[in-house]
Amino acid sequence: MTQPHAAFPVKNYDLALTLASGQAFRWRRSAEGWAGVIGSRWVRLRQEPDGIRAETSAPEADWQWLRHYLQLDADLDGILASFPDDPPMRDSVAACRGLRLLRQEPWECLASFICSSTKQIVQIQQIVGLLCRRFGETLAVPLGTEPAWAFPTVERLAGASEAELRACKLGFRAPYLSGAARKLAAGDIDLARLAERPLEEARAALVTLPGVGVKIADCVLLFAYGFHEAFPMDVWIIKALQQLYFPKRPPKLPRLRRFSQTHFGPYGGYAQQYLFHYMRTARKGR
DNA sequence: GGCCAGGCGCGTA
DNA sequence: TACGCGCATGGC
Repeated sequence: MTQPHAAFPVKNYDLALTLASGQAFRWRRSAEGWAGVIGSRWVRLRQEPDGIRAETSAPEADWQWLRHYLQLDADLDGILASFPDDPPMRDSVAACRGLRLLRQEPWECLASFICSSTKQIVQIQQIVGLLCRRFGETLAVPLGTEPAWAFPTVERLAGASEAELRACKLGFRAPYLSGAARKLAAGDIDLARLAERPLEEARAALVTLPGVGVKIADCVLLFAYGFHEAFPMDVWIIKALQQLYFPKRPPKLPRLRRFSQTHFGPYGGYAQQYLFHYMRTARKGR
């Protein structure tokens, strides 16, 4: 039956951990659950003992879009079993039970991470929120809930001036986001077709965009396209690898890259998210 | 007040 | 290929 709510039985899925782990930036916690936007839909999610309950602003006949976003059919046990069996990885998995990777829309993910460089996660959330409020389409929400906006389209941001973007606190990232949106609007890259290409080709295409280096490209490859071997190397993961795997003589970046590519296996990106979150929370930057 | 934040682009060696 | 630096802005 078509309803504006549904229940999804799922085990070992920590919604709060997943939505607040710095892979997506539009989820807000409230007493009623987690409110956010997926595509052009307002959604509220709530953790329940046997799974996840979802609420939308209008009846839904087919919930596949949400199952896909949350990756409810992912084989987490199999993924965890593929991780290397070493103390840092075991500690990370133990500290982040139920952490999952989402499958985001590529443009929103790309634009969000262009905004992310040398920003803390709370500030990225603020910037993305301002962009949506200023340039996004207003969405229908249930009575009594906060207003919500879709993520701005490529065309809308391509048409925005640098000053308008700076007003959303982008700082020096404003010309990057503007330039990337304009190249995409001009058809330089077809984001919808990158998933069909090998990882290296997709990455090479992404880094031709202004403000997109290997790290941001890898975030998009991992969080939006599901290239699970992509391993974003940010300041936290560098710190994690140096302290957890090479405490006596921390290697520099080139060697850490080679290590990360060979050590963590086919789901290295998944392992990276566990190490990232473990480093940021359980260890509190030690 | 100084340090740092899910980096990138560019100049230099 | 591998550094070092400047770049806005705000949390702690």
